[in-house]
Amino acid sequence: MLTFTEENYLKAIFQLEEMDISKITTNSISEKLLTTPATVSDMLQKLSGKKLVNYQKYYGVSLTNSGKKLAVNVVRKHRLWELFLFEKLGFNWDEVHEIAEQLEHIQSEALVKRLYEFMGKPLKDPHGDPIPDEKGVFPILNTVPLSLTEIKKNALIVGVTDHRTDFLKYLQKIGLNIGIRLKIQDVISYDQSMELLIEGERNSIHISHDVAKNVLVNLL
Amino acid sequence: MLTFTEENYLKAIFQLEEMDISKITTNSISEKLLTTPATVSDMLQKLSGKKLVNYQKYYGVSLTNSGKKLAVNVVRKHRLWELFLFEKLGFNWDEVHEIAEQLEHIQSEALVKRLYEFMGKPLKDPHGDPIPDEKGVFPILNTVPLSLTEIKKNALIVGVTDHRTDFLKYLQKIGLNIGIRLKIQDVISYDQSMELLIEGERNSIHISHDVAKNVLVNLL
DNA sequence: TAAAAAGTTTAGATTTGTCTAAACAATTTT
DNA sequence: AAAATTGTTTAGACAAATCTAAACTTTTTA
Repeated sequence: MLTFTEENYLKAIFQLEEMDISKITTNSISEKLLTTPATVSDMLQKLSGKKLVNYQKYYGVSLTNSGKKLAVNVVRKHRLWELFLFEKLGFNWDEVHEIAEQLEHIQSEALVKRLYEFMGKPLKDPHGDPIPDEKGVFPILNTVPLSLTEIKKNALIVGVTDHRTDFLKYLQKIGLNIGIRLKIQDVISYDQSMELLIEGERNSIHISHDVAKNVLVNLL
Repeated sequence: MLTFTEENYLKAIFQLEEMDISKITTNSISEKLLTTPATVSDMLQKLSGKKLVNYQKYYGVSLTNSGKKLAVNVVRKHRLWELFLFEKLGFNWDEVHEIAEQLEHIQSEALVKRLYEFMGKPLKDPHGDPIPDEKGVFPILNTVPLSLTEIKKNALIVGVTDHRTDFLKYLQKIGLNIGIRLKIQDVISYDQSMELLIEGERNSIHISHDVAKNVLVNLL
């Protein structure tokens, strides 16, 4: 049985691994978890002792198979709870993350199983992130960053890759919610910013490349 | 902000106070929380320092107003979650307690508010225990222990005062679930055991006084 | 390639919650 | 009311998670 903190470290390492970073460093983990590098060093040695991570002093860290299994389970619970909060309790897009950070640590196989069924074995959470199944397999959602779409194409917003409240609030403000259909009207070659026309709207909106990179769409 | 452990101490003291025990002792708390008297002594001094309990060395403990408010909130969350697990996720009567022990510590005013509304502002949990409202006020449910009912009367089972799995499993086995109507056919004066006829059944069942004391009914 | 900078680990503390063993206080028994 | 028992507290220790400061390693720069 792991402590909350250990689970959080495994999750953080998993998420850093997911971002295709060549080397996961002590510093990057400490930044993510808002702690000091010294604390991370200690913890990595502890997790290494439990065979949950492969760790070589000064040379970064990676999850072992059993570490990954545990990390995926935490991610699964997090996303399931986020969806529950959003869909059943009516929370906003940007409010669910913080509460799910607590709920993800509740220990009960039976609870996760029943919650998964209660939510109808869902494929993705309110941010469009895939929810793994009982076996830890992630569904494949054919998503593309909005920044990689071409002019004149139509797209459906299905998710984001930045989950921070500020960003989500901004998207909401300019009308880029999940489920919205839009047409790419123009891509400014100078700064790769984009002109978008939201379906049913008169006026197009303008977003920076940074924003476009963090919005996921399905091409229509 | 309290730790899980501090919340558990406040809840335990609240529950002991509810049982009309004249003096709440270090030992009684240590038994309830499966810890040692020494640990309880330490914690009582800490809680006393935070003005959550009134504590006199060697002379027992009681909750202050602010301690009581916090304890009631934990109880409220526990019972709300139990009801959610039972009613929405389909857990059994006897499975919900353990999971709710974890869920009761999730910190989010907004979550409790929405859960309360999602469950339809309920008055009682799956064991028939009253759920306090937002202000901490407990609804009055006119319940009586089955042991105090008289021969020939009809009663509706609405709750229990012993929440242990063994007891709940036994009740289930003999058919005494919440919602069941029954008639008291006889009370054996020798040991105060009871003969009950469950509505719709042919044969009466026999229960001990100890069991009858822990079953709550409404008289019909 | 040597010096400087950046990154990481170790050492030594601190807090929280727990324990056992010893000391102490209150209650019960004889 | 003195002795025995029961109940409670204190003292000292430990594990977990954290910190700061110092030491050490690796990488970058000049």
